Amino acid sequence: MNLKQLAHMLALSQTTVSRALNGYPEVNEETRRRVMDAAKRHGYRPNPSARRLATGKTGMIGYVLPTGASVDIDPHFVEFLSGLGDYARSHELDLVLSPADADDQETTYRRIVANRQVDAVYISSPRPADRRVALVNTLGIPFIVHGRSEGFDFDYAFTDIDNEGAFHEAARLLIQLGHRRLALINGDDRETFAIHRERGVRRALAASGLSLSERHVCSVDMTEENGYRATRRLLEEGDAPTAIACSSLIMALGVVRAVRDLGLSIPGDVSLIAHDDVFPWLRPENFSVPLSTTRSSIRLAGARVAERLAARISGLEEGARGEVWPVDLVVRGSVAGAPG
Amino acid sequence: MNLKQLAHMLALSQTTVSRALNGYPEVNEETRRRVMDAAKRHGYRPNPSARRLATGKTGMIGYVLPTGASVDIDPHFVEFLSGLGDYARSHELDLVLSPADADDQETTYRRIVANRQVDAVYISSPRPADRRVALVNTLGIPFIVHGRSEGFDFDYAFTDIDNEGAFHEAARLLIQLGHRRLALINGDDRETFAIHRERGVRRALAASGLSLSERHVCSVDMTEENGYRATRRLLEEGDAPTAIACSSLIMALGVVRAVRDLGLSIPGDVSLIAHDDVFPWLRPENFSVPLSTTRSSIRLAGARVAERLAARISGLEEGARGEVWPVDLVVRGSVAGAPG
DNA sequence: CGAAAAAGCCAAAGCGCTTTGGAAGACTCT
DNA sequence: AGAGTCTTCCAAAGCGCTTTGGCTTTTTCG
Repeated sequence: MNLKQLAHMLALSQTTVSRALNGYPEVNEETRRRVMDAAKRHGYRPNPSARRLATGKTGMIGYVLPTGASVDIDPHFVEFLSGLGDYARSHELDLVLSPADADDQETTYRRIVANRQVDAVYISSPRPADRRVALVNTLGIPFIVHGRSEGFDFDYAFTDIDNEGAFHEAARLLIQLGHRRLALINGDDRETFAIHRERGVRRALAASGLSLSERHVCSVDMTEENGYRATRRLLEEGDAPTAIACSSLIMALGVVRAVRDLGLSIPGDVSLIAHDDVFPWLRPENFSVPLSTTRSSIRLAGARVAERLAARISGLEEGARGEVWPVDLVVRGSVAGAPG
Repeated sequence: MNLKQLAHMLALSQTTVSRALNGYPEVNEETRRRVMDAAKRHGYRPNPSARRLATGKTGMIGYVLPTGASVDIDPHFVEFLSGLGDYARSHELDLVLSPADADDQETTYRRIVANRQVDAVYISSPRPADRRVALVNTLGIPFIVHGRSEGFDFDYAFTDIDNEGAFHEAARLLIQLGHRRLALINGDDRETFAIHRERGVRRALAASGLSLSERHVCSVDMTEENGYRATRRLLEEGDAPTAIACSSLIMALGVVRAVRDLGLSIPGDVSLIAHDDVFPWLRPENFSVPLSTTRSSIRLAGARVAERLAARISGLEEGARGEVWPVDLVVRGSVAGAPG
């Protein structure tokens, strides 16, 4: 059942039927009702391929997926996707993942924009002065950044959490508990979120006349193993920290294992706070010692990004508004006063 | 730059240019070269929207993503996606995720097929007599099942691993080590993979005249917490098992924590073997006691599924061939002879 | 009441590609 | 040389929708 048939069946022109269906004003209300009815009754659905050829609109949002034999997709991605998908579903939006060589994403961005394959895109895990953001901005396709980039001569729309504030609060708590030597086990510090977290910790320390030793901050891919290694190194050196802030729950698994392997205890010898993106399959309250966390649901962020993308596509949202979500500090058993 | 302009520029018809570009035989080789040259030089790329309207081909593969507030996307998904994306990239295939109400995926499948939104789809985590498989089969779109369904009156194409064989081998090893009471902490046993794994364990036990007590098998969502709970329950009851087979590394985290909480040790009191899908961020050799595993890279499976989908789209693969990959049994420190 | 404005509808021209059904010229064969 | 066969190209008809421009008919209003 296509438009032509439907129009013929109603003894109307395609024009009128099309307009009736798409809510244009120049059609009699009664006619519109007749058309709507018939469309529903016959299960008419406009062919999206035809529509997109005519309008350029696709009803899809895009994401360029960096791939490669040595490129790992972050497990956070799936949780973000849950939220995004949950919202997108209610708006009949599909998500198209365009795999790209991790070292050359530009080609793919250009392709999906030139081909009008999607109505909008989002960008995640941005770095300062991220080239993707600059590119997409000049290409002129609607977009939202999940996270923040910095150092452009233009503004853009983003949804981010207050990473700096979160880690500032976490560090402040530890300092209040008497800790003087903090360590930070961070994610990839070429990414903005990691930079902001480090900044938060440093600011809290500075406020108390303390500082973050270079040896006490490390930046690694957020795997269990790297959490373990970093912790071993930190705790086996002289001048070991008495408290650790950690950028992910997965790394925290490694931290806990390392502490235990060294015959130390949490929070007796070391206090620990980790960032929790809220995975259903790994929860801080279920660690052997319940973990204190800075908590922010990445799933909600996914839903919000989808919502904003949808708003931008339909013209309801404009401008370069950035939004920053506060982060909860949830105190559990893994923090205590500094030893000694 | 569109076809019309290019044709005009070459003083040829659109027909000829189109055919030259698409490798049809009825065009002079020299003409073809001229066309190819000009196309390359002017960076001509056929408009995909137009092409798909004309041909119905989209260059995309589809996946219906079950969503909902209480629906969690499995973290395995992201690793599968890595492999899929890695292959798809090399073939300029995009992946479109169509979010669907988890309780009504049929509508979405029908939509994407009726609208010709994708050239092929894949289905994951199938159950016996999975309705999605039956549906997609009748809808007539090319598809591959990742995993296996059962109980149809038709054959279909799938790529699966030998779950039964893997858990059979694992159980056999434990039995050889003198264990008599095995437990299985399984995933959702409405899914085929879980059924097969249980079958494997039972078969191994039966071969030695043993059996799997109903109290020693449980089926849960594969979270850390559920692994912990199941293990507590198993070990605190009388007649506790001396060996556990576990369907995921994430649950194994909980198993290890529970064993420790109970003051027991691995492998002294309990032997443990888990299935490892090979995540980059959580590796069995890094468990406090290195974990024995049945190992199969879900990432490779993703790449293989993409490869087969591509082959089906281009007509290189036909028929209902199913393939079953063997699974490695990797023995590490978490297994030992039965206590006593 | 008659002119101007508004409402309601339609035919046809795109959107940019593929594919059908020829047609013209080159080539073979008797 | 004429009939038949290839080879090589083209005009035009889709694919199914939106949108432009225009044409009637109805309504408004001095």
